[in-house]
Amino acid sequence: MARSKNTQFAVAVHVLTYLAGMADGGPVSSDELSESTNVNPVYVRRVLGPLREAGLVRSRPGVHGGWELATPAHDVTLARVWRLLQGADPVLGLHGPAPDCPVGRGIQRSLTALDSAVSDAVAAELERFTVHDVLMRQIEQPAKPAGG
Amino acid sequence: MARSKNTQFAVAVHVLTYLAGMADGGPVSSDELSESTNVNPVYVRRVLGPLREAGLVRSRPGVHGGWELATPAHDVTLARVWRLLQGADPVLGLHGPAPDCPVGRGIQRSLTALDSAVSDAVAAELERFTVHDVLMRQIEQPAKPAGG
DNA sequence: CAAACTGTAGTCGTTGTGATTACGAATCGA
DNA sequence: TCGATTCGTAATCACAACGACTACAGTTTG
Repeated sequence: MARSKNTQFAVAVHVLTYLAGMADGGPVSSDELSESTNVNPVYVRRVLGPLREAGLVRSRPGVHGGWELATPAHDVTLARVWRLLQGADPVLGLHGPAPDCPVGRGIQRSLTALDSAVSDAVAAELERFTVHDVLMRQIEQPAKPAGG
Repeated sequence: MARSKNTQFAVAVHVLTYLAGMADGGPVSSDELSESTNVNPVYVRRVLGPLREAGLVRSRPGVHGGWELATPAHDVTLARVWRLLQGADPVLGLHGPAPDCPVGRGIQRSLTALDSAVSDAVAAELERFTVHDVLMRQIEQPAKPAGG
């Protein structure tokens, strides 16, 4: 697939869910978060940066510092997190640069349009769930064979 | 950074569309295909391998050899191509391995289920189009802002 | 046999990803 | 004020994926 090894979205959702579970336990350090997610604390801070810019989380340095939610978990859709971290990248992988022959360019235009359509489909699916849903395990395996 | 890694799907769709456009012009060499797609001929052959196994294309070595469609273009959905080349890989990136804390494991289970749901959504979207649609430029930019 | 293809293994350079180290700035407690 | 804790961020490193490229064996046509 196009979207290969980037785990930022997964880490972000994991952390947000963890913070939602902690509720009012005060700020959580990136060190503690790194233990739950099994990734490096520096990486946690890097991933959380854009989420803080967007107002989803707060961070505070110092002795009793750390991270906490700045928005209720049921107000944070996964689509929002997705767009913040990976919305710019194409879901399908496009090839190219632009080929020489005009036929090839026409095909590439179609592929670009297709990528937009698929990206929207992904976003629409992620719009259905919030961090609160993840915390409550409300995401079920789809039983349908990808048709509908 | 702009484009994601794996371009096999894009190259495959490009080649299939090209072959569909050639209709009955006889086999097309991977060299000619590589010029339209702007990728290496060896890479073209490697990508086309699975499609041949699935009966979508035929290949013939020798002087007037090359590649041609083995299935009508309007019978080949893009979802089928997708599944052949990249259906196994996750759309979202999962992180891991399994964390130590049980809370983290529960979150990861949710994320795995979420990935299935999103993968199905991608497949469903790609099911709507065929190689023939790409050839006819029937794929339009979606106007909706990704909301249902 | 020679030419034109495919099939496939193998190597190589580039790039993305995340771990890790390092250090400065901010905050709290004594 | 001093020291401990934590964030913010840059720099570097190892690893893996991707795709270009080379090379060569096998197959078909003339």
